[in-house]
Formats: sequence, C-alpha cells, structure tokens
Amino acid sequence: MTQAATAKGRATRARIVEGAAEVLRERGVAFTTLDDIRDRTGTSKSQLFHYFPDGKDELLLSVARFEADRVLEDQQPQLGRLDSWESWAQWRDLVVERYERQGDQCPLGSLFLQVGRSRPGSRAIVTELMRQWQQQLADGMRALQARGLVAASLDVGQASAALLAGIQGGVAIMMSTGDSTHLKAALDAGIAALRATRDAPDPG
Amino acid sequence: MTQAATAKGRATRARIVEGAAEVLRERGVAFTTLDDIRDRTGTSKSQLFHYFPDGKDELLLSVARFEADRVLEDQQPQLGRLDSWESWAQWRDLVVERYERQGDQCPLGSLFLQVGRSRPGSRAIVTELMRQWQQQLADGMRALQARGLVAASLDVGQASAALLAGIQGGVAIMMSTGDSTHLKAALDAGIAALRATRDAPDPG
DNA sequence: CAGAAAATGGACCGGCAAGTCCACCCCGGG
DNA sequence: CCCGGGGTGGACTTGCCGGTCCATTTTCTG
Repeated sequence: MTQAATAKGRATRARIVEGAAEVLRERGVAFTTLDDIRDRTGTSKSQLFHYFPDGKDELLLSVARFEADRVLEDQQPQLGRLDSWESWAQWRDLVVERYERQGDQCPLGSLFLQVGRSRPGSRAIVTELMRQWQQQLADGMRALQARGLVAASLDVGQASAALLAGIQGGVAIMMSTGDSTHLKAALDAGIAALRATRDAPDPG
Repeated sequence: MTQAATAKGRATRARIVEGAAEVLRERGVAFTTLDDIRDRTGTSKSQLFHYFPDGKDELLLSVARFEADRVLEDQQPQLGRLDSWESWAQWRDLVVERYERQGDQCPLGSLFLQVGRSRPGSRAIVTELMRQWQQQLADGMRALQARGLVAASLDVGQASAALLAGIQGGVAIMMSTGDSTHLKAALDAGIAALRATRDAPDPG
C-alpha cells in the first residue's frame, strides 16, 4: 500500500517521510533506527510497516525521493530563469548559501549507500535528478546564447555536464572537509567558461 | 596496538587491511561484517581485535587510509608530471580509465559514511587527500605557465580547485548513474579552460 | 447507528553481528 | 629443554533493531 486510502492516512504517511528525512539528516542513515523515526514522528511500529510494507528500504527510498525533489525546489526560482548574467550570479550565490547552510549533511548521498546504489529504484532517482538539473542548466545556457551573450558554438551539453559535475564535487568536498572553497571555485569557473566564449582572453 | 611487534604480526595486519579493502569494495560497507573480513583474510575474530582494539571503526579507518593512498598512486606517474598538453591528455585518459574500471564502487566515499564524516580521523584523511591531489594539479598548471603554454595571469588555486571538484563530482555521478559522461566533460572542460587562457576564443 | 475498513498502539520475537574470553600454538632466547 | 610472549582459533555473550502480530480505536459509508 503505497497510497493511503484516507486523508488522515495520507497525512500520517507524509509526516513519516518528512520526520524521517529530518532524523536522517541529523543522525545520518547508518545511525538511524526505525525507533528513532517512530519517536520523531509520533507513530508506532505498525504504522511504519502499514505505510511502507517492504520495510526500512522502502521508507528510505521514499525519503530519497522527497529529498531529491527538495534539491531543485530549493534552487528555484533562480534555476528556472537563468537568462542573464545577473540571474546566474544570483543562482550561484543561492547554491552556495543552500549548501553551506546544510553543512555536512548529505541526505541523498548517504541514503543510496544504505539502500544500494544499484537497486533499480534508487538509481532511477539520482539519474532523474541529475537529468533535470543538467537540463535546467542547459536551458539557461541556451537562453544566454539566444541573447547573444554566449557564443552559439558553445557545446551546451558538455558545458552543462561539466558544471553539474563541478557542483556535485564541490558539495561532496565540502561535506568531507567543511570547506566551500571548491564549490565556489567550480561554480565560478563554470560561469567564467561561459563568459569566455565571448570575451577576449587575457592577451598576456 | 597499532603496530605489530613481529614481522609475522605486521604481515597479518597488512593482510587484514588489504583483504578488508577488497571485501568492502565488492559488497559495500553497509553490507560487510567482520565475519566476511575474517573469512576473506583467513583470520579469526581475536586477530581482528588484536590488531584493531577499537573494533570495526578502527579497522575501517585503516582501510580508508589504505584506499586514500591508492587513489593518487593509481594516477602516477602521469599526475606527477603534468608539464605538457600531452601529459595532461594522458592523465585525463588514465583517470577516466581508472574510474570506469572501478565501476560503481566508491570505497572511500562509503567508508566515511559509516565511520562518520566528522570524526576527527576520517575528516583528516579526506582533507589530506584532497590537499595533495589539488597540489599536484596546481603544480602541473604552474609547469604549463613556466613553459608559456598557459597565461601567467591564471589563478592556479581557483582553477585547480574547480578541476578537482569536477573530478569528484564526475566520479560521484558515475557511481550513481553508471555513466562517465560527466567525468569526461569535467576533465575536458577543466583542461580546455587552461588552453583558453592562451588561445583566441571562437569569434562567432 | 451499525458494520466494515482503515488507522493505531505497542508487546514481542528472532536473527545477526560486534565484541569478549580463554585455551592453545608457535617460535626464539636463555 | 623449557618458558614467555606474541600470535591464533573459535565458541560464546549480548544488545540492538528490523520485522511480526493482534487487540483496539477511529473514521468512512450506507
């Protein structure tokens, strides 16, 4: 039963997912038990298994979906409207701010470790998130091209892939070291690469 | 007792670390037990605790150190001699090849999940690995500068940080999606950015 | 206001895996 | 030869935690 039948049921299910997401962010997947989630969400063991019959894995997968959705939502509306240098700059700051606030928690990354990267469900979630994210970056780059701010010859697919990789890596490094230098460098380098398609390079 | 007293002891300890690293890569941290490691290494429970008195965490940390060392070793000698476009290209291929061969295993990443990113020991390992890696990239960029292949005005610190982030992210994405496109894009973009400091941009 | 279906509470079970313990082995030195 | 200590084997303990079960309450429907 993935969908609850009544409004109350749906509310409870949502409460479980959101509460579980909180606990997981705080404690980390490896150290979170169903009892922790039960406590936080004010539910009982039977409810957990009522709404997630396949047990912990199913619940974790639902949390992963929930977190994946948040990732892109948290970057809106900037990410959806990257049609000027100003909006790119704003988005860049937003990303840095979001992840610095998040600190060393990587709900999504850790979630898949536990469930298993290769499991059909989990891989689909990341793949889809990456696809959408890159898509929006690519849209932004094409918007710049349309306005003549970026050379039409730019390989948008490659540039957006590289920028996305830089973000992921920057975040990953920040998780481990607590330092956001790399994230900022990756964002700035990615945007600078766009600019460089029009500007003259340093002639030195 | 972190160091064994006799040669035999030291050999056993090394066998444990290497064997554990193998098992962890195959099964993943979350699904590996001390008994798995015991089987693989042909040792007994008491030996595990004899050489790693603090238990599983201490062992995992040792494996993390072991794996961290491998990361840079596997990129040698190319990584240590990035003084021409050819050597950069060779290194780029080496990185792609190494991680494609590794597939969806990320021994290091997962290890820290289990031990806890923030634990003093584990954070130090990643930080040091990142520092050395970036250092070697930066050295390579300066070598290009010295030969006049890259503009002296290039901010090596920022460029190396961005490239490192791109690699990390590219690898991370490949782990989750099985696709090395992003890794290649990040590497190529990073190197192209170096070239672009000298070449004229596409005038389109 | 039934009666069914959904939702909830929480005691209980069972297995697994980390960690303990002690007996034994092996080898080098005196 | 024996003795001491590092090295080894593996049975055993222990606690945790995912998962089960059933009794009870609440909510929908006619």
